[in-house]
Amino acid sequence: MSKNNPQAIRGTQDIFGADAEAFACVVETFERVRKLYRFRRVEMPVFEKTEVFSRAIGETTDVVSKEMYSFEDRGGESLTLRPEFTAGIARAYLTNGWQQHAPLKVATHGPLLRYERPQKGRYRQFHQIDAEIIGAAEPQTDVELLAMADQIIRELGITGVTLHLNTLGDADSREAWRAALVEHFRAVKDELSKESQERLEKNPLRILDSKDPRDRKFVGTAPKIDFFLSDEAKAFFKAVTSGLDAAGVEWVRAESLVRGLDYYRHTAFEFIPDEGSEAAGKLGSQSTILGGGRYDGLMESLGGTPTPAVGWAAGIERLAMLVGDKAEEPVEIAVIPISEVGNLRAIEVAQDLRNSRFSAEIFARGNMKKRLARADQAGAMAAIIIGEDEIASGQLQFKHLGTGEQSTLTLDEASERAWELRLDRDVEKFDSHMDTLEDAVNSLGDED
RNA sequence: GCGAUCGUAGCUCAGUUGGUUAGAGCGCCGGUUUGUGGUACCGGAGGUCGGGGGUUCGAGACCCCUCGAUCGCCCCA
Repeated sequence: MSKNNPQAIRGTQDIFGADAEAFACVVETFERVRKLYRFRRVEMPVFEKTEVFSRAIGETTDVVSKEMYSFEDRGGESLTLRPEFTAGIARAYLTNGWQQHAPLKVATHGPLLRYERPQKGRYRQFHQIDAEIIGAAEPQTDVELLAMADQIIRELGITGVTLHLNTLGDADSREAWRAALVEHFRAVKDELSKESQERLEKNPLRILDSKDPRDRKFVGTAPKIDFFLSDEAKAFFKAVTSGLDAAGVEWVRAESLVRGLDYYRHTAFEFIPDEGSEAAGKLGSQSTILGGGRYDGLMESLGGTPTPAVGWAAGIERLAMLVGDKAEEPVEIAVIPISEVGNLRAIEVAQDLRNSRFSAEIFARGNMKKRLARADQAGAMAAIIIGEDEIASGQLQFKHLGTGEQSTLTLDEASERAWELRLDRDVEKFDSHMDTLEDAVNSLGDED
């Protein structure tokens, strides 16, 4: 922190310890669940030609107009560090002829970069998990995609978060609605907030979720999208909502949810913490945890043939803030050489244990007291102690750190004891898990 | 990009209206019969008080600039 130590770039983070465990937990859960829904893994470049993003996302959006990390490479070409996944995946779909795999379900995760003012839950380099279904126009596609999002959030143990759902209709519906909104707000332009007066030109849909009371006054009476929806668009939305009900995904209608990027059509959604919930408190002023929608127009704006698609992305950091502390796994077996003479034997024993799939660590710093204390602190089930006597006899001291009981064993016997201890521990874990489940069920009964 | 608050040992913080060698807890290292743990006790290392400049006889405390974090706006994951 002091002196001449180099500082990290603003808005970047060095994630470590419990935070890193929570981060990994999110990624692991995502990887596990995405396989249940049979999304295929893809790896994408972290940068693209600038036009990939500017054409896909829209020149006038904040992301493109002021948040991109763009630079010229040595060949004079304008490149941009990815601010999102969707545009790059769409580009890959076109350049690699992935039409042959349509409907294509893909998933990925990794870092994104946006030049923004950092805050809690908001960074210049942040990380997302991302899922897309390309080449499928059916509303069931949206349902499956959302069901997966819902399951990931549930399996992470996150509560107090609800799916907010809206439809923007097809291109014509959206245009007609937009025109009506502009007309509605232009009539009262002078009474709107300064921001919304600007939005009127750039992004009128955004006025709908303004928090300014001056704007809110006119939002209630603003024209509703439902009035402009074509019959097809209505039927599409109805199919999505009834599909979500069938899948058991809870949702609420959010008529003013519009999403910032130009490419959205039909379904638009965000998972948002309920007001006043614990989750909302943990996120600071950030609200959206996961967001996305249908982007049927995107492929065309990149020069491809019209291709329907839906997708979402979720902030790993934001999800990690909600999963609670994840402790690092304790070590199973501590290997303790008593003095330098035990060092080599300790290495042999530790390797043998690791080859048998036990986590093992050698504790060889400080005196005997410190070594055992450290082993204990690391959560070891048992310590294997190796001194001169043991090297002479070819046996080991095996100390159970729970009971303190210690015995002289061969390596094979020690390994066998380790298996028993692991089994005991797992059974115990299972029991306590069952107890908490039972308590939860009982308290549910009390409430009703 | 705009507005506000904050920045003291690895971590969490205390430092009276500016006054002498900047403190605590935890952590770390060593020790309390040199082959044995989670407790207790003793000792030690570690800070030019985010950085730079200024006011003053004197600044961690006051002023300016800068960097960073946090909060609100904008926007978003």
